[in-house]
Amino acid sequence: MIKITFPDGSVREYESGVTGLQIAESISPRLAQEVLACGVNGETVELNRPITEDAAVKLYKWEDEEGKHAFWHTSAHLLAEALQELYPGTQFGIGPAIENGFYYDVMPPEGVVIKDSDFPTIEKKMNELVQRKECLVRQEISKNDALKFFGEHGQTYKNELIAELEDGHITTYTQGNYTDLCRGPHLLNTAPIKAVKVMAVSSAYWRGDEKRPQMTRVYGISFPKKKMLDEYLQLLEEAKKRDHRKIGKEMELFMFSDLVGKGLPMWLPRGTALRLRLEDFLKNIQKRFGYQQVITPHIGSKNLYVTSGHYAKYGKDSFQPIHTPEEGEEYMLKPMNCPHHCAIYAWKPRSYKDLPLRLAEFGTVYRYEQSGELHGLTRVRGFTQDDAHIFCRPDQVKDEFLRVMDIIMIIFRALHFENFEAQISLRDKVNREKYIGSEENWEKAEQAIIEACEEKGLKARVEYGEAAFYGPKLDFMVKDALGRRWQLGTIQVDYNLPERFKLEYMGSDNQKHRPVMIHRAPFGSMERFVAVLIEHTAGHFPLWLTPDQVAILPISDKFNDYAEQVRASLEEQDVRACVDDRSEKIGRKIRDNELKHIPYLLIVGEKEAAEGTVSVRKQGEGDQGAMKIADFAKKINDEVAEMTKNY
RNA sequence: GCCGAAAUGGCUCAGUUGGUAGAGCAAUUCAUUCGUAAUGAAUAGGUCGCCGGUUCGAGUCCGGCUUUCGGCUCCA
Repeated sequence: MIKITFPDGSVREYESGVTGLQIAESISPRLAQEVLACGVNGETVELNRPITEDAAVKLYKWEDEEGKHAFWHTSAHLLAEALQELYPGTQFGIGPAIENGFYYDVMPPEGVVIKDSDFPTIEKKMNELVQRKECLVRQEISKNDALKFFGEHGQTYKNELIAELEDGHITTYTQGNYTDLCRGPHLLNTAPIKAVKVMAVSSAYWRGDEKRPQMTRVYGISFPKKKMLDEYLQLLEEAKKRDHRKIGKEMELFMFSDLVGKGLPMWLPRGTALRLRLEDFLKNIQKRFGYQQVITPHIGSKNLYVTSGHYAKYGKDSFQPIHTPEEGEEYMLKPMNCPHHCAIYAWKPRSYKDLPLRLAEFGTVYRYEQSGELHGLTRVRGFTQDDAHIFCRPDQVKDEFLRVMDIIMIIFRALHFENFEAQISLRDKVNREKYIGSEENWEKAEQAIIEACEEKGLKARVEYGEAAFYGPKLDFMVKDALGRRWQLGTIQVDYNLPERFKLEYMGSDNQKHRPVMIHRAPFGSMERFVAVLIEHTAGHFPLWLTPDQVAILPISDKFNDYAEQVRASLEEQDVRACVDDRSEKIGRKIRDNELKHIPYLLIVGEKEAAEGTVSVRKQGEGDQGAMKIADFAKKINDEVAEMTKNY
């Protein structure tokens, strides 16, 4: 007999060789039906794997990440099986489960291109295969046998993977006629896969390497119930409605023009109003935190970037130098603000008493992003960073770091970004030649970040190899409507630029010392931040931020004058109001896309004009009755004051 | 940059196997002056992204380019 310990701490005894499925059956038939995989001492395995010694066991259902993972991973095999039947000769790469579903990278046979229009065929084939209720059979195989087997089937990509695996740890899974190299774990058979949908096809480099062949990546998602698929597709539809590109157009916040150039957003009046409000909000916070605002030019001499090291690193992938009539004179559009700020620091001798020196600037920068990377406002070629550089003594780094974290938290709280993730980006553990700066400084900087996070009790994921070339960083990521992660706030420690610019301060010991630089941008960029803000709020911005707080609707043209009076009166009291005076029925104006992003609607007609009132309707909450104009203005201002009192 | 897809009035989209472009909304005008999701009528608005080719004839078929979209790679 062996002892099985469950997550709740309870212990049961079973015969040695018991399987996860049998354990589930012993608990309840319902559980046996729903269980998908099982965790044995932290390792996820199939439900038919015999357990031969005492173990901690967790049974994973659909609700568990591990359960979903096994489900989708099995679905990936099912997809591969379908593709093999539909397109004989297909070579297979890898087919993992991902956050939402799974994909398989394949190399279809010569002349075959998998298109959107083939999705129904693939789905049909997958459903057909599910009907066979094929079991996934796990088999341990020697490296030689594996190479021979996959070689015989012309699976060169699989063989490349096998070549890197250690003999004795190679397993395959077979269902029907399809055998895949795979570590598992999987479902016992494909029968639970009740609904599948091929979502997209795209291409991906083999092993993520630009120089390797491009595979066809087929994305899919599957569910144990048909209804769950429908709900998921519904969710995607909803997410599309929140897309910042769509809402940005509807609300007239920003635009692009082919004539101006791709990736160069232009802020329309309403978008600008929103952005300025965000900038003011941050400026106020920064003032409290001891920042000083500076303004620097949009270009800088090429030498500035040669000095900073950016030219060597990014020169050929940037907007190219601007030439002047003067022979040999070259300027570059600034891709970041740091070198300019370094120049400000170096402008006069600094004492240790001056530090930390915190220079802030809403600096517009230009980066030549690869054309395929451009995406709405989240990835553009010209954007404005809410940048600041803190020059401080080495002993002040952690403290300053913590203060920046405070600012970021204030902002995220104010805008209700509760679902952010923090990521500490450190150097690659092995490959270190791409980083500049001394080992000792890197070590110090990495430690400072880790300690700061610990001190703040911030749970951060540590990613190796994600650091900037000049220093480690702490990034804050927020998800967009489709669950894609975008980096917003960032704090980066930099021992390198002060070195390159030979920045110094006079210490209390009357010796020259090198300051440390902290780059930070709580929003990241105004463009990306507004994009994510739009998707978070679906365009329903908080009252203090929204471009128009109030729309005034005269019930007929007769009351246009009164509506205008109301607008002027509200304006005087700092309420942002617009008049919508088109001579249509009021109901018509409140329909989709027209006024839905304006929090308050004021209806004015005969009664209101006579009494000097407005009839108030709050979106989503309905009618609030008539109010005197001044009372309404006060109500709005009170509401805004209440929202912003902490910042 | 790479793979794939798309591009039709201001917006959202139809447009069959090639035969000189349609709708709804928005706009303008007239009538209506209306109380919380659609008042009626009329008008105007398009070199069908751009360039080339095939054809008697191209929005439609072919090639190139531009931009956008979904991914990959990248992201100071």
